[in-house]
Amino acid sequence: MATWHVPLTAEALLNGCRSSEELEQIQAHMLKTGLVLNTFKWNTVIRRYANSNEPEAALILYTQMQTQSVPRNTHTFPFLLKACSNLSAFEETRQIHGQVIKLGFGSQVHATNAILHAYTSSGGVNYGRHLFNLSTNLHDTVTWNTMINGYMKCGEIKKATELFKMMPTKNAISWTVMVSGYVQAGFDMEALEVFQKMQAADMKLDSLVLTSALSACSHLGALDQGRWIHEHINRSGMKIDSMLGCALIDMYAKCGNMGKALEIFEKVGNKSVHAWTAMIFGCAIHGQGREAFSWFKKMKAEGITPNQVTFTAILTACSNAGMVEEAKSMFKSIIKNGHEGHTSSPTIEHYGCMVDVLGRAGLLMEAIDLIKRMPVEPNAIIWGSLLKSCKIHGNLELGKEIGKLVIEMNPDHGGRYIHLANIHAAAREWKLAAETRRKMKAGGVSKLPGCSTISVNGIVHEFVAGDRNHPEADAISSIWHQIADRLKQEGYKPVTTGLLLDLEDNEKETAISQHSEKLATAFALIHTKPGTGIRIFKNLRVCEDCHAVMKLISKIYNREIVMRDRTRFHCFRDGKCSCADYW
DNA sequence: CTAGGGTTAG
Repeated sequence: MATWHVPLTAEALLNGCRSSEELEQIQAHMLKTGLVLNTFKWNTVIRRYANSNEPEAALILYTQMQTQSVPRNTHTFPFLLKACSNLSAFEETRQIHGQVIKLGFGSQVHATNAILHAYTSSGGVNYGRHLFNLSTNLHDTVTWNTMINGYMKCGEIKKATELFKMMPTKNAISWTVMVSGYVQAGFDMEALEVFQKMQAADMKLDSLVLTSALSACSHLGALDQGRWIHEHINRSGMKIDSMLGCALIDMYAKCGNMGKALEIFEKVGNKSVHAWTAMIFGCAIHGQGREAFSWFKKMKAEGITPNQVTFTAILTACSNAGMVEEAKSMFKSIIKNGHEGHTSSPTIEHYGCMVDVLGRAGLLMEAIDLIKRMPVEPNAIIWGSLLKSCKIHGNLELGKEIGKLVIEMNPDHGGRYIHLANIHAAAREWKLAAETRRKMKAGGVSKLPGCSTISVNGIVHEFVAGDRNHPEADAISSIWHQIADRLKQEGYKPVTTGLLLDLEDNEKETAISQHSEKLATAFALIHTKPGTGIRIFKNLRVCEDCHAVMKLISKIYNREIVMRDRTRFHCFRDGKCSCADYW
């Protein structure tokens, strides 16, 4: 320790090392030959590793630094804590926190913020909050942002919102944390509200916050908002990089404008696998199976490696287009290539997609067989998909069994009870159907009400199933009677299989003629010019009866109706649907 | 030197 020899060889050795084994060898070598680095050099090498794909090495280096009694300074810890954050290393964070205090750096705001970040990203958000409460005199904007983001990332949305309101000075990052946090938690409306307030607060919008806001628009089908963002991007001369491009492609695809999605896709340079996947998924939800495969081929030809999500997208495309054979061979190729390190072996999502493909094609036994052969436990989503297939293909016995199982697995999910009740009803087992509904109520579980939105002259109108409180409820009701008459002239009979006979009074109100998409369509027929297209967004899947009605309306009233339901687009034209009844 | 972004089966 007497001489501060700075041996370039030692530093060069450390910088060039590729694995933690090599690192330990180098450390041993340094000890043996007495090579010493000064604090500055140590910090540099630790930083290099903290940001590399092997952050463990930073922690190993720190241990060596301690054993060699190299003095540590304020710059040592942020790098180390960065490594802890990247590794989600909670125990190490606690130890380093202790040392920071012992060495007297605990009152520095940078150190505090780095520890806070490490805690919140390693599952120790409550330790983080404790530190946050203890250090109120140090708080700067970064401290607040880190704490709020930490809450958001672990799903504590309420606490994040609370702190955001209390926060004295907000910068653009504070707002971005809220927008992206809400989007990741599935609160897309809230995300757009915060995004609006951010603009009202005169904050500059950069590509990071716009990416998140676009994602919210995708989920909500908010085309107008999404378009506004796109215009804002063009107006401000912002460069559309691969990330922002991906968000735009996804927004246009999920809002029904594949042409525009393609236009952006072609303009974006340096396309990431995400951008390609967004495009493939866009084809999938539009039922364009062939196109999905064609993009997949082009992507591979450009040397882009598909990831797990890409395969999910392509299998979804198969599912929506009824391409059973293609799905099977794609699934085989996932298994085969998994062993070559090309991609990983099938995930539970891939199995889920395959079960959906087989089930919807009516191959229920084959689907069950696949579930039995799965290397991981099937989840409620997989059984739920099969349950719906049983309902579609009239296998009521199997449906009843699976229905019971799914409710056990997922007792808080209202939709599961409804499915089982409907299957009982289809089997004319009225008592069992009613009992299922009673169980649901007794458990305090409620069904998500069906809700459709439609944009007329730039104003979004919302319709809830059975809702009579709409200002134009009477007009809608009377036009619906006219529509129903014309439908019947065309031979329409309401599809009531699965409708319960012993409905309670208030539930009768929500019977099929009151489904939200029918209300929205009636409203559109009143308020739009003949021949104009109708675009409807529904939060649940369209029911069989509404699907049949939409087809007829498109023919009788000569309207193109584009409807996005929970999982895909239906384009009704001239009595037919783009989904070819494959739902 | 510490804080923020995109694609995911029903």
